[in-house]
Amino acid sequence: MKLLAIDGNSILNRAFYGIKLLTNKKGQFTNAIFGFMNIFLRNMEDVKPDALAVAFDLRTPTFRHKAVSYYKANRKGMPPELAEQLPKVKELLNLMGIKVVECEGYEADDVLGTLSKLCSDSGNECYVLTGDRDSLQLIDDKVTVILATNKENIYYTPEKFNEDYGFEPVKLIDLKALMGDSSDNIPGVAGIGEKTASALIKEYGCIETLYEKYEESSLTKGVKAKLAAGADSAKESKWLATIVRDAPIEKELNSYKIGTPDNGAIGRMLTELEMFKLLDKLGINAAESANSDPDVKSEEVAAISVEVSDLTEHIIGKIGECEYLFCDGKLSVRSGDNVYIAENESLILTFFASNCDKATDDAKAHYRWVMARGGELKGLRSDAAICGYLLNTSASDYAVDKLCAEYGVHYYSENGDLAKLLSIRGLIVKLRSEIESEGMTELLEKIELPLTEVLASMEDRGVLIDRKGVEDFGVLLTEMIEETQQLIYDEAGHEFNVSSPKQLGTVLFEEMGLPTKKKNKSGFSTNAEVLEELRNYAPIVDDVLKYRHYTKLYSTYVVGLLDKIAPDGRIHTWFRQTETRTGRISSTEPNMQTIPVRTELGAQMRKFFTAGEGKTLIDADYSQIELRVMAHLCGDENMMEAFNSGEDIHASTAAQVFDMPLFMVTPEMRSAAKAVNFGIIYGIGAFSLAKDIGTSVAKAKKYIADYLAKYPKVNSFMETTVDNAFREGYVTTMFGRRRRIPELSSSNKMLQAAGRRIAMNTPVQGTAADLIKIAMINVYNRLKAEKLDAKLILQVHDELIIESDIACADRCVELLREEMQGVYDMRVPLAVDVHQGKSWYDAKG
DNA sequence: GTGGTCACG
DNA sequence: ACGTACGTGACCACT
Repeated sequence: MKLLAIDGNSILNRAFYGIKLLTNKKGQFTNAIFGFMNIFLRNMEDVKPDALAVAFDLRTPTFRHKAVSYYKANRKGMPPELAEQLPKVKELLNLMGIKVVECEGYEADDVLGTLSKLCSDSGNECYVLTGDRDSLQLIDDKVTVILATNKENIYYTPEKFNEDYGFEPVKLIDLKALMGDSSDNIPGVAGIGEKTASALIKEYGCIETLYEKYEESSLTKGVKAKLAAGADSAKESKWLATIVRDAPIEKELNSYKIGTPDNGAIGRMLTELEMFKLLDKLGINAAESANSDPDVKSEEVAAISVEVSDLTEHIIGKIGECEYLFCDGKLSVRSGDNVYIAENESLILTFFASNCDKATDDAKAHYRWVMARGGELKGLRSDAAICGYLLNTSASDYAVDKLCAEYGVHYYSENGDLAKLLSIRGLIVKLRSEIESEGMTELLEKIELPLTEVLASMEDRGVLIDRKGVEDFGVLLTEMIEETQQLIYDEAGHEFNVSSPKQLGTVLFEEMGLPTKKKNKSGFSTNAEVLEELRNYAPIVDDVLKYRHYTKLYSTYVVGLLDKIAPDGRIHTWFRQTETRTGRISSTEPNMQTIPVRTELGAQMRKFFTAGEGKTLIDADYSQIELRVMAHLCGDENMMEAFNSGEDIHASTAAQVFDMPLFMVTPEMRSAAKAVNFGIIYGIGAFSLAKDIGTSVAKAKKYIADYLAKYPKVNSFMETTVDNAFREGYVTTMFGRRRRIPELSSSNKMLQAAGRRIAMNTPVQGTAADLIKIAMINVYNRLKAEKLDAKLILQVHDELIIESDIACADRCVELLREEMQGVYDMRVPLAVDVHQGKSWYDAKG
């Protein structure tokens, strides 16, 4: 028989500290459970045991085996985020038919010690899984310890142990008796560290022999004196370091065989914890187990019997409302309890163009499909993914089966291929009612759903690229890169991969001896901020910065963009509407929201984004929209006045903070004030502000204090927002968009501070996102209504770009300005800069 | 797959 | 004592 014995506490701890905090939407912490299960399942596969025991510490004040109050006394108690996960892991293991072993007065490693001895004595194989090196003392011919480190599992057999330590496993106890272990409060012998202890054990084997012979030995006087002074402590320490091997637990190995799992209950539990990957791994269907909840009545979970028939024009004419799915040219429609299918393109176009009310799960793709064929999609009333997003902006995706499981909606997996279609109605009813009760119906109907069509149209139109221009720019960059690379090799004295931060670090910090500034997980940082500080030390630094700049432009923008040019000569980015926590949209393949502009060389890229023949690009961007949103939201008179009088806001801030008339503000003061303004939007911190403007933390603190004194309502707005966020667990934008902030309930101060900044930033960034979305919809509708030969093609957070026929460009400029400025009646004006030109570079003004 | 780096608002 | 501003996506090296 093969037994796998697991140190539950040790593995759970590793999992907790190794994975960033995760929560489900109720705010329950889940990272340790998730990590534990992953480690557990991986080792189950590797070891394939016949029997299994997971041991946990159980210590009570009334019965103490060892001197518990002092043993491990200095270990900090479990943080609450971990403590709340402990019972859930035990429950989960029980449901899986796995024995959880706890023994009053004993720790998990004592249980492992007992179990492993049991195996060893009876000639059975034992694998001990733990993250704690202490347990290596248990190794023998029958007992292998699997040490789970952050990177890998190390299998410790007696041979492997001997290789690493140079003595037998059981002597690890003697090693500890000498060197001690501060984390376990084992004192050891004062003054004896790991090296000396290890040498002594290799020489003498155990402390008993050592203490018999050391006085006569050739050890130094100093060591002898230390040993003499620490003799009692060494004996005491040996006792403390010895893992118990006869704890009073179940001794019949057969009783540790794995029982029958309760898949329904496991499914429900993992669904509640939102661990869908784990469900997959265990081969449990999330939706099915939600259905198997005994509380749900049987008629509700019955399969629907549906007639599937071909869709016809006649049927389309009679549909009032329906749910549909459309994928790979196949359409399926559910109306009432009838299901229709169609693969004929013109019929599908007829369906999309019909006026019936439609609900689906990925409408943008469908808009794209009809637009590519010159058709129309009308009557869209709901999109499950978008509903899911509004209810929780932090999920990783919004697939129908997952949403069903999450919101307790029956997923008709009994109905095979039709499951998704049949389930979507109930899902949408549920999601919409949640949205209604959270006050987001208008956000859904007036903003998000109409926006889907706008984004589809923007993707569909795309932006024209001057391919030749990009290619030539690439050739130029290649030459510059080669030249710079050669300079770097010359200065380093040899060739290496400049793109490897590791190799670069070796060259700069070890070979050339430049001072290090900042550390990261893998060594010393070589990022731009660090290199900037090292510029004066050696010319290589400047060349590396240039190299980075050129290669970034080349690989991400030249190669990356050329790769994405469609046969029509245009780039059709994907705008993602359910991606960001704040309500912004994002852009991928390629990301059109990060096209270079800040350096002159980089900005050249924008010359290759052009208007077609007889057309022009019109670019309009909001100036300081987030600060204006802040002024509106908090209603601070001073801040509103600055905007209402049309002042340069950063200069005006400087005048306030430095307490002087506007005309005396220097460029340096304006620039510092600008940094403070950004800081305010991001959720200010003195340290980062100081770093940003290159001043002392004390001065930064004073800037912030002066700022908040001059704009008192900014201060009170921030405080109220954070207070509310603590109370409610979420923040909202002006248009009711929500973002949950589980970080606020963390006991980790860093995380909680991050939560506060999120709470301060999200209403501002999110409201700005809401505003530009509304403007986009209005612009789109007006371009259509006024039949202008012009289309929105890009959005970059506070900037919209239209490709317009030259003939109507002036009207478009006016229209854009009107719709963006007038998007919503605010307490301060929204300023918009508009320019036009043949390329994006020219249209930026 | 993760981490480092850097492009943008 | 520790790490440090909000929100993204792409590419490279390395495991």
